[in-house]
Amino acid sequence: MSESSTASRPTLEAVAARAGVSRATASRVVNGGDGVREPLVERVRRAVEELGYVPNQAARSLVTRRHDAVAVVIAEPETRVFADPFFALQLRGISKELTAHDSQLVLLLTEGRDDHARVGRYLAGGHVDGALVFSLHLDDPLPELIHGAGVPTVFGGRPGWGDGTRSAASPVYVDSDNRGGAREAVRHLAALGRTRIAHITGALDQTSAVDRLDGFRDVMVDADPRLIAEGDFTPAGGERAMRQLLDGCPDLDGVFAANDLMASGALRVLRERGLRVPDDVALIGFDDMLPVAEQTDPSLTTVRQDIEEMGRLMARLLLRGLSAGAATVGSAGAGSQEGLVGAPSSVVLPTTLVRRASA
Amino acid sequence: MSESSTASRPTLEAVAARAGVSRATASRVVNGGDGVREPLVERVRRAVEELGYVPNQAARSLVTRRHDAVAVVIAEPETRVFADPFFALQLRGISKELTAHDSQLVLLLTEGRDDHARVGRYLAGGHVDGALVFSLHLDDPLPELIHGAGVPTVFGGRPGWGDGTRSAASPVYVDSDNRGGAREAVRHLAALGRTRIAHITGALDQTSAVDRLDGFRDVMVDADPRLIAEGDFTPAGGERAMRQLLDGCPDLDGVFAANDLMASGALRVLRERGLRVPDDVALIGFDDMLPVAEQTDPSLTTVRQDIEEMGRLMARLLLRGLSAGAATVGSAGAGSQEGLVGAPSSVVLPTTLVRRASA
DNA sequence: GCAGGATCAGGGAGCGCTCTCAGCAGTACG
DNA sequence: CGTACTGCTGAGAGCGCTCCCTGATCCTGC
Repeated sequence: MSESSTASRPTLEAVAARAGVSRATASRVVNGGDGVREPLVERVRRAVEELGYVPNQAARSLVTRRHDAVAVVIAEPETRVFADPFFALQLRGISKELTAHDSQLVLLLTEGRDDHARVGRYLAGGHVDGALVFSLHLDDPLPELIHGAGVPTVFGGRPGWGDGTRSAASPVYVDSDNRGGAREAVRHLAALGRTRIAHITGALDQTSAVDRLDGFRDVMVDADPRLIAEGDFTPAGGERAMRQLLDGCPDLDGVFAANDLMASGALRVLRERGLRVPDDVALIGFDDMLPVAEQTDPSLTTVRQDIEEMGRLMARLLLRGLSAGAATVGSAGAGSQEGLVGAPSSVVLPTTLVRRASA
Repeated sequence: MSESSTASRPTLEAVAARAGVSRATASRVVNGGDGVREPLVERVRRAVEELGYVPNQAARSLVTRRHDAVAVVIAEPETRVFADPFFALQLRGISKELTAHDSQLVLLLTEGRDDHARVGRYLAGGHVDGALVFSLHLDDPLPELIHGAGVPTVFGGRPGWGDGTRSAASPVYVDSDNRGGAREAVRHLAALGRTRIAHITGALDQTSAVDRLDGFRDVMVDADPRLIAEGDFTPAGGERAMRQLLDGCPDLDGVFAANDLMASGALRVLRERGLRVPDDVALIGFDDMLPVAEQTDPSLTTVRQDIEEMGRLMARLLLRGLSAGAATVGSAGAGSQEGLVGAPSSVVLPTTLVRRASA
């Protein structure tokens, strides 16, 4: 029979009564206190304190049409994705930023196609002020749905459909400099004196994989096609690709894998074939996924991206867009994609090469 | 200027008008349609469809005092915790279950002590119907705060303060059978003919670590104290503990580490000292943390817990308690801890030994 | 010392929904 | 054929809050 149950939660009315002011004045104080004289502010503050008043968010939302909540949509077709700390870190960054702005984080995990409709409905339902979306695959229907829902959105990772390809205004996104990071990795291998450098790509329906491949090509301008093998971001895929590479080109002396997981698979194959790393073959991964990169033997040289910062930035961009939109469009017209007009556009974060033992 | 912005979202009123019924009837249909004759139900359904009506959750919550939302609180003092897929999987399980019951998942990540107060305030604010809490440390103030907030809660992992130690009713929680899993691991080592079996504990301010240690002791009833070394669930801690164990007892032939991360550290030390695994020393971990357990060389024999199922169960328990509470206490009195009276109590899930190469 | 302007408090409407309660069918029975 | 009863439907009252707008208060300038 806790006191905080229904019957006893104080309302603004109660606070006003106790402070001897009107509901309106109490409301002003609770929402910042502008335009209320100091002594009254003080009295209301004390009443709030004494009563343990907490505003009823539902009542507030009903009239303001703001929710102080942001949806985070993680489309997750593969279990693999979730098995790495990527999203956890990103969530952390997002959470920090939202918390600092008194917004809540509503997590929407999708499981297969049917779920997309559910998410679309939820977003369209106007339950949140905006959405942060991780769109992983080129053919993902999610962006379309979200655009249809008319919710201000920031994407994590460059959406597959590029900029302006569709009728929609170009999307706002936060991404790592995948291409630049890849370039740096390959250049590092070259600087080590390696000349026959191979690349194990990620799943090429994801922009990150495509961008890393592009980065590889930037440096290895006319690479032998046999030096490129398509992987899928999994360790098994890395093994497969490594075998294929070695079969096609046994004398390769450097490998850049599009993520650490594949690098670890590649490492096993290299060892299995009696090749020493980094002596015979230098190996570089991507992500700096700690439990993997640090635990391999030899430890993995890799390209680090600041994942938590990406999350934080996504949230910041969204919130900024939200308030900018509100200021521009006016309180009555907020909520549409136009809410992001005038807001800063996409951000690409730099990567850093982390040198360990494998290259 | 998307159509879904403020002005145009249809209200129940609009649906009712279009269907030629009253708001009340429309509401009944939207909420299940009991007690409304079929032709009217049909008409309302069509109107909803045509108008693309989505109920305004804020307005609904305002009167029902339900939110169809559950908070998930993850206290996370250490980065380590987040670096493993544990929470991700648990979240997935939770999400699935909540989705099936049309509830939303509000994620609350805490960062340091100050954040606890924030979480307490939020929970007490009555923004959610219940909470799922991961309380990791014995001295965590969170459970106290949550009890104070009077929100129905299910814990992930046995809370440190045991059952009934505090004045609170014994908490509802979902946990793995840490003790039983540990026993099975140690028995497996014994069955392999190992007699000098050591244990690397986890951070002993966490119940999972304590329980695993207890399981070890259950089998190794009078183990030499030198065969137990305290770790901290990190690879580095595993290395340290392994060194300590080997120094104190160079002829040990089996090691049970309280998690896979520490096992991987131990593995490195064993190799470094020229000991073969599993020939000289058999090694078992805990968690079956795939990116680690499968990638080590040799791959790790370990104790698997069904993490996703844990999450699902937590959510199920909470939701069941919520509806049970509502039925018992009546719609006016829900929301207090009593909401869980009569609900099923804690659940401990079985673990399974996964045999790989290390033991 | 008083009008005029600025500033600030309060009354009241209404956000969209649920739910109680009264009322009106339709049916069965006297 | 009238009455009682069951079963649906609709009118209306708020849930707690914000915000517009009116009215009161205070200060400034002449």
